[in-house]
Amino acid sequence: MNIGDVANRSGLPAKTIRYYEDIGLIAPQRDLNGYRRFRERDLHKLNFLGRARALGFTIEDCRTLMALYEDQSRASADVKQVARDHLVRIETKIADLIAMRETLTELVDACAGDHRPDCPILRDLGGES
Amino acid sequence: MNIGDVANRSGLPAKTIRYYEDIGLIAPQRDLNGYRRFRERDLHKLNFLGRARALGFTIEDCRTLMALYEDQSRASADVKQVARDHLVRIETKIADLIAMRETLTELVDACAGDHRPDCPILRDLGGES
DNA sequence: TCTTGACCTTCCCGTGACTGGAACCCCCAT
DNA sequence: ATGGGGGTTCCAGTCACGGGAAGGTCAAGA
Repeated sequence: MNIGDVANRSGLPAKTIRYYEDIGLIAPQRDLNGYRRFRERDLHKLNFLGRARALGFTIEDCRTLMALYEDQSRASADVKQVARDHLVRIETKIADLIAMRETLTELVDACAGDHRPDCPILRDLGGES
Repeated sequence: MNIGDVANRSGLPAKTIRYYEDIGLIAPQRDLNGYRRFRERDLHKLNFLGRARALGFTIEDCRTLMALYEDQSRASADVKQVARDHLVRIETKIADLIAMRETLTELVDACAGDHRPDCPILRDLGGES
């Protein structure tokens, strides 16, 4: 398979796949013409990476998870720890965003949104609330 | 006021304040020795920026909002539109993160997290679910 | 056989919103 | 004179790619 084929089959852009090779996440072979040659195992790894990234894991998390994936003697506790740490980060982000949403919703609701200049949103940002 | 003073009073790092000057969000005067000299008006702007950033507005949004803030003949509708657009972005992010959280929570809950190698998290990422 | 067009390669720059650090200047107190 | 705590500029790095240039390769059609 060439890079276009794995791009299609994995859903990842070719650019991303080259980048993953650059940073050592995958190591496809090369044809005589210099083209990358991907095998099923490479595709499998790319799918793994795509799913992990879709769950929001960082690239470094992915590196760790892939190493654990390939390590037959891993302890599931190690995997769980990585996932749980990530979950904490996500929950923090959600909380932050929900706080923003609340404030913003209040401000938007309080704003007339007409042709007049008076605006609670700007009043709040300006510290005149 | 020197940069350290406004940094203290606004809560923004000096680096950030210099950056805001770089990109044209503020324009403090200069003393003869080259030091930035901030006035109350600059501090006010920095507080505005700090609050807007804390609500997740992008720098470009901040630029727009500051312009509207300074424009006495603005229409509150313009401000409201910026805020509403931002609210939509936030809600999209929240939805994405909640979806991630759900999947991750399921996986974490399903993982024994002991010394054994068997792990539903890795099974899922590997596409063997 | 030649050409076209799709594919592949590397390389470099840009993104957003800063942060870290180097190298240097300025001012006040001792 | 010196030391320390300000300030200044400029450059590089962050994260995870994406855009685009310049050029090599391959299969199909005229």
